[in-house]
Amino acid sequence: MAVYVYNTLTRKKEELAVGGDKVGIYVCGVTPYSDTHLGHARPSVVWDVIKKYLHYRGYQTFHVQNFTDIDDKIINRARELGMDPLALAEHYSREYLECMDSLGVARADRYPKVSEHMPDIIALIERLIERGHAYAVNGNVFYSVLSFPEYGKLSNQKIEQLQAGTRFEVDPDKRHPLDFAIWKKARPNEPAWGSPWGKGRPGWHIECSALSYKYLGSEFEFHGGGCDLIFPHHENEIAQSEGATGRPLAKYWLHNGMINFRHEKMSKSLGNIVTIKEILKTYPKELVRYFLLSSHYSSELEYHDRKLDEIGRGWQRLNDCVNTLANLTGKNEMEPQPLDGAAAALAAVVREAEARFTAAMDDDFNTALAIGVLFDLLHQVNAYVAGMDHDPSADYALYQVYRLFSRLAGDIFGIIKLDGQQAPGLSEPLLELLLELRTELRSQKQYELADRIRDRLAELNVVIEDTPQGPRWRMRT
RNA sequence: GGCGGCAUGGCCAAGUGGUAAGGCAGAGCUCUGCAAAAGCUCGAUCCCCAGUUCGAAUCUGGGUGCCGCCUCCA
Repeated sequence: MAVYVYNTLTRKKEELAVGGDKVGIYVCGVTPYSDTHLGHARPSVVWDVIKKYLHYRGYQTFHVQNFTDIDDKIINRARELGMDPLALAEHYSREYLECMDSLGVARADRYPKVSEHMPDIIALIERLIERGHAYAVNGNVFYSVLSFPEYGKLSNQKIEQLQAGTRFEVDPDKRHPLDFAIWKKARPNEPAWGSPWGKGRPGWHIECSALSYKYLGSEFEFHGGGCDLIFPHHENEIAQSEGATGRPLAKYWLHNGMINFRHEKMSKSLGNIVTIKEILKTYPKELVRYFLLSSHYSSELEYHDRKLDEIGRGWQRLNDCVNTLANLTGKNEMEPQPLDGAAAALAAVVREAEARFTAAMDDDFNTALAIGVLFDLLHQVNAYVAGMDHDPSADYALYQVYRLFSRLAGDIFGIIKLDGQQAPGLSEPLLELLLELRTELRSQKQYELADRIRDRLAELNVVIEDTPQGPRWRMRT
């Protein structure tokens, strides 16, 4: 089975074909001028999962994500704060990375910054001028959309139609109203760099063309970002990169849907953001990821204040199941063992679940369907555990389930806590001893004492459950 | 005005031609000293209209509503 992805460029699902030894991935990063919010977390978590899944499938990846650290918004914000724009950008770049770390997002291989790649950007602009795709006027350099016949191919628009929609007055220096600045002449009190056209700074779209080419070359596999970037940002990137090299920029364009809050796109300018720092004060990162993966990456996702509480119960069941498994089987490596009837059936269920999970993810990274598979597995495991009449510590089938959950829900999706098994200040043998004593007390109907042990352990986040097979414990997540 | 997307049970969400995954909430039951967890059982004909087809949530046409982009934005 191959991996299939929906390509915005062709508007079709296509089989993933990898050119080099690694899957090249370029995801448009953030403009670091304010706090990181849930809308920023979606592409990050989605691509984190895509990468981890590709690794699971045997691919290697090389992932680049830029920081647009020179931009009008940064300059304006820095002016308000009386700060140096680059210092402001540096601060929020760091904040962004901290947020991603705290969400369990693996770092990209490179996080290039615009301010550190001026020579690459200037070289690209020069090349575009040489090839007749750009022209300099009065210290500005504009990209000529008419020089690129395929302009509009990503967003499926024609230049004439776009022109009709132009809402703002056009710079008289432009040859065509849709031409866009790739180098902007410096204004007073702005960060500026020397260039063949005088002091200035890069336009918004040019850095992604320069940076993706520098670190990934041409025709790398994935180019990603929010669907709000399709036009003009990605359209312009294509015009720049393909205009300069004559080769395709990327093979597959993947766009994630927006997160809505109060029925509108969550964005700083609309003022309806929920920051990552804020949300992680109340909810664990695994639950945030569970939310982000609960629908397909390309769908819109509605957030509201009670959302994570509403979905928390199902998420909790996944965690409970894994924690129970961990305690039944131990977390250590277990040697393969022959399986009897029921255990053999469970082992078959495990294999089937993995196959279904893989099939779901192979089909355009359908995380929502894959989570459904995990719940089906959970269901069968719970039924098995409930009816279990032999020694669980030797149950290799349960161990297989635990391993599968750890890999799929833990390592790849990051939606369950795998490290929540340390009872603070309690060693496991001691805990077992307490449970033994409590069982003894219960058999003597000393319920007050038995309940006290349960209550006090609950204060330590150790949950005791009495089952027909004896008491079980797990850590509360 | 142009381009793109979406509309599935109370809520969330899979499903692109063959008869509606899964989760939450709700109801009943089982287990049980209590609690908790778990198990079992119960729910939709898929926005509307007209077509194509033996057969459509899935295809076509026409509506309606919502979202995104066309200005910075993940």
